[in-house]
Amino acid sequence: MAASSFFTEFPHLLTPSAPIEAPWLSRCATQVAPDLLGCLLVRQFPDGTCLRSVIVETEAYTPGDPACHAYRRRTTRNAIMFGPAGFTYVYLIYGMYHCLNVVTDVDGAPSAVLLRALQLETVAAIANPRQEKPHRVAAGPGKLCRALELNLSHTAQPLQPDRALWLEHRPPSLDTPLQSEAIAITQTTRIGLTQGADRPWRWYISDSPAVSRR
DNA sequence: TACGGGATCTGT
DNA sequence: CAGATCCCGTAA
Repeated sequence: MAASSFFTEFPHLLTPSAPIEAPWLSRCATQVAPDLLGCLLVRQFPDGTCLRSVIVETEAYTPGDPACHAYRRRTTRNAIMFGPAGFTYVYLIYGMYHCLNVVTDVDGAPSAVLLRALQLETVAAIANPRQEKPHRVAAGPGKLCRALELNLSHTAQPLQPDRALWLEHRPPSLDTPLQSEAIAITQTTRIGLTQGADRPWRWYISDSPAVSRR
């Protein structure tokens, strides 16, 4: 299967790939965010079933970034961002949606990557009451957490295999130089911000139908 | 203790 | 384009 069709078509039959470890995430969020495109997010539900998905849209939030929740100071909510990489940062937005971040960079550098959209391997395993098109079910940070049933109990959790959430590297079939060239990435400014809106720190897989917005 | 803003989504 | 809905940071 060509790399391009992998992202434009429904990614059935995703197979396990090598887990992403903390050191790989211990880089600047603006480096990690585009690197996470094409990687897999695995959700293990309380009953033990796993749902795999392809990360297709991300945003970076860094130290010194006025849009970053850790911009002002360390608080109870953002404390996890100040620690080492490899943990989740989940927060409640507008009283009804949650957003999932991956903590990045070294200990003491508060930063994270917001996961904005996923292409799920299958929607048969999750509730889809609105009968949405499968590739739109996780198209947006709030919808993503709704689909994966993530809430505040999932913040500050380590991203490790056999936990509630973990990351895996791009499938080997996509990791060769030739095929990676087929993964066109678009870089734009971030969505919905009142501060720091000028920084071009949003990335998405250009031809993915699961991207939240163009 | 009180107040109000917010990295969203949906239907009109 | 307005409304839903609530945690938490900030000020008092």
